[in-house]
Amino acid sequence: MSTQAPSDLKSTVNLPDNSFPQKGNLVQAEPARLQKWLSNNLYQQIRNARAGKTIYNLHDGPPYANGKIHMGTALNKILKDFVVKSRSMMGYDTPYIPGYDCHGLPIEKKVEEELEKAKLKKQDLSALEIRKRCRTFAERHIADMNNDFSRLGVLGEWENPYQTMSYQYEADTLRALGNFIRQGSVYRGFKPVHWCTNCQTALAEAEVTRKKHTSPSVYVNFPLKSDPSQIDAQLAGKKVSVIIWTTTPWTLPANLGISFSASFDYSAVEVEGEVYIIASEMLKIVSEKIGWQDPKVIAQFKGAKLDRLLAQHPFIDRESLFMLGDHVTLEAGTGCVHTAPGHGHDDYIIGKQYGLEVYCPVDSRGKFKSDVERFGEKQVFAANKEIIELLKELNVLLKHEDYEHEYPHCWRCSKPVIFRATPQWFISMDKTDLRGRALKAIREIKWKPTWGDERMHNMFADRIDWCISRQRTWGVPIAALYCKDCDTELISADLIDHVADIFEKESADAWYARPVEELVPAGTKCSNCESTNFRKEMDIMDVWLDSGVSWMTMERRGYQVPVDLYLEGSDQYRGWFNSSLVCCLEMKGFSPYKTCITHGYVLDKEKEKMSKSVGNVMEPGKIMQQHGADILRLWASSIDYTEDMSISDEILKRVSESYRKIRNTAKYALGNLAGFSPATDTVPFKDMMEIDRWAVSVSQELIKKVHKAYEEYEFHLAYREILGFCSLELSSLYFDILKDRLYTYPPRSFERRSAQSAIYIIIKTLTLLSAPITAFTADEIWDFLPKEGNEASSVHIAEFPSYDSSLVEDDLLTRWERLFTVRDRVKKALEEGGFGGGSSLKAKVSLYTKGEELEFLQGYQSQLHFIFITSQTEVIADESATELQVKVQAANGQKCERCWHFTDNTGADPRYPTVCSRCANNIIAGWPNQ
RNA sequence: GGAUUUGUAGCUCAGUUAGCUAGAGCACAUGCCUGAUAAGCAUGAGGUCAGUGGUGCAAUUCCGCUCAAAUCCA
Repeated sequence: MSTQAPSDLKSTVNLPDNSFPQKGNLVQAEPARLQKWLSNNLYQQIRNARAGKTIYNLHDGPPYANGKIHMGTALNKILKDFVVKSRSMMGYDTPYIPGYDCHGLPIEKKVEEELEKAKLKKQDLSALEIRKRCRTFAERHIADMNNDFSRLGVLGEWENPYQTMSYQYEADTLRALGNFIRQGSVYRGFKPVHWCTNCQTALAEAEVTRKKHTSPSVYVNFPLKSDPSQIDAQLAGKKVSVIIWTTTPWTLPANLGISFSASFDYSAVEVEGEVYIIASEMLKIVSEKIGWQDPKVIAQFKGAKLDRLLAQHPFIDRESLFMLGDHVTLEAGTGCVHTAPGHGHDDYIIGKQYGLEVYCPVDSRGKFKSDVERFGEKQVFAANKEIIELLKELNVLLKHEDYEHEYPHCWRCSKPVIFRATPQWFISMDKTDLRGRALKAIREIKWKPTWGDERMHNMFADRIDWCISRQRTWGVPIAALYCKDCDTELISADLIDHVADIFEKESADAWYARPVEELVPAGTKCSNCESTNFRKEMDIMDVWLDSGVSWMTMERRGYQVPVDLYLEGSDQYRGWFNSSLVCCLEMKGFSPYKTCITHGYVLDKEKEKMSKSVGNVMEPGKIMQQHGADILRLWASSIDYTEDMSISDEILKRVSESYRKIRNTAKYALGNLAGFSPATDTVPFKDMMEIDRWAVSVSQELIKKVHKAYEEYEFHLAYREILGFCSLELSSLYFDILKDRLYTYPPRSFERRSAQSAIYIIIKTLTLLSAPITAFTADEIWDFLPKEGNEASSVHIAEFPSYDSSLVEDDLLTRWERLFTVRDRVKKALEEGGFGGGSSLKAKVSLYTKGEELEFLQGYQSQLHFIFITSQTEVIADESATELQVKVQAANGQKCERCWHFTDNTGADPRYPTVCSRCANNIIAGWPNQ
């Protein structure tokens, strides 16, 4: 601001002056700023600035490296960045090493699709070639995703993320398996999987398509072997049997049990001298099917009564165990479910619970094994017919008909698949008491939201053993061997450590590239026959084991485990939180994370999930192009992420409006700091004018609240406080009241410097507090802030201001709270009197009151008209007033052309005939040459 | 079908141990200002607290059921 003689009155008014752009223009401005951050390596600068400080370690859960980022992954990364940036500004050293999950079926499938497009067949390529293509695919996507994440303003080691396919990571994943073996929790077992008898391979769920298929539907009698009087006295001495229903008669030779529901009602019905057990609710339908004339219910009981009784297998010398399970439904059948643990998922699970063998008499070609009575070497689908014949002969077949239903088929050869138990590697939940230890560890982890504790606890309580085998190519191989001579398996920690060392140098490709002799330590012999001829296990490990050991990379990089925080979507209770806990418990004996935060899902406007077919998908990339990262970040901060959250165009519009409010507040503050140099012009707090001290005091309260919000990861509370402060305390109160003083007092006057000193503290506070959220904008504001001399080059290197009690006057806060209540009353009266809003300077306000209130208001007599933004305000004693009376009338005198107040002294100074005395004095004081 | 959740104004959120007329910001309407200007100020109108039953003197709050939505599992 010049001290030259003003050419006109207007130039003596100190209007806001700063080049900070009103429009954010984020879409263009953010990439430029990001470029600056990256080329200056801002992340490293921040780390350097915090060197030696306590480390706060958020360990990144690796997103799958197979495509564009979506709202969920964007939200996740932004929330993590809020944590990292806010903890950093609290003074912690906050490393952030992003990671990528690289192995697994989705990538392998994409690669197969690419092969198909190129008219190549998977069978024509070696595993090595497939793996090479998978690796390239993952690399390509990691590069893209790195850019996408980085564009969101997330700072971290993007040039060096951890990858589950890096050589060392692959080696460590295998070593982790070695550790499980060393502890004794790994075993080889059987589990039913989808199996294509034509392709002779296991199929993943994603490789199965469901199509119409006609199967034989049969109702079969299983004679009760246990004493029927155990069920009900009425049944004593009767010939009782249980009716099961199945559409896969070929699984009957593998029947080991029958499942019931504990809570359903079952009936024993007598038909022509024989008694049958069936779910009561199914009685009518089944009677009609079978053609019973006059079924007589002779007993009724809950399914629970049948627990652990026995039936006789109709054509094999074997018992069939009665079990109780939740998988039993009344949608079809009899409520008595034929259970073959080797041929069905539910069957397998309940069989495990009841300790049944996973019996699978079917080989990889879909033929019964040769030792199966009557049906040896028969193809299972062909055997259906013979089995039905046999049942008929034995008089246990009650009904047989064709049944059309959806049945799984191989996606490749289109043939119907079967469920067949095959050998798999498992990690036992109980051999090393992983379950018990997990349940205990869960109680010690801090969960947000708090119900995570219970959810996780329940999951572990009934979790079955972890099947870690996958019959696929793209992953870390399970480095086990089989004796070529006697087929005995060999798996040992020593063998695995040996192979892992090779992986570390050559990647897990070595398993495929090298002959078995080069992978086996010298002198390895079969434990059974001492043979030295081996073949390799070709199963790979479940990718959850890959990511479950990601905390090892933190150790590799020199950080402590357990880390402070894992933060992922709520689907990860079953996923990463789960596998990480299991792996770390087994290897280190504790949870890898101290605190676990989950966020909900990003849904559409109606809180329904986004899907391409519905067309309600919001993509972060598009939002970047339309609004910019800070809008998305502000959105992420505005919502309570612990629940599912909505995003829509309307919501983004609202967020953009909030953004503009914050930005305009900053622009106003910066504009009014023109000519202010904090180092030389600052008025000490104690000397500031009272309302300035009030504003600074309130800003300290803000610090306290926002600090707490960040501390507790409640970002939406920080957002609310910041936005509310901008709207209420600043825009409509303080800044509005301040205009007169800032604009009309001399540039270097105490009055103006007092206000500027307060504004400087406030805007700096606000900028720092909002930096974790609006990362780009806060840094931009930082650039425009007047410098004291020793500022950090970026707001993200700076630390939060701490609550400073020497900048707070409690009693003053109370007094001004009261003044603003009066102000509300006055504003209402002004509105009613026709002086609302921007016309309040045309008014004069009279306040009538008595007693203590009179005294209080009289104490502020000289300031009241500034607080109310009126030209005049008088406080009048009125003993009859029961409460404060506000009267409004037109202001006295003439309008001052400069400050727009109406005064009796406008024109009093002949040098300035259109100006009030106050302004005349201010012009003379501010521009002495005049 | 099971585990874990959610439902307060058009939008995003508060609402403490059950206790005054259920609050805030934004949006909206109306008016003002034109010295924060694709800004600013003021006033106002918006709610069957998803529905329903119960326990309390008293329920948005506690309990049951129903409806709708989400995640994981089956």
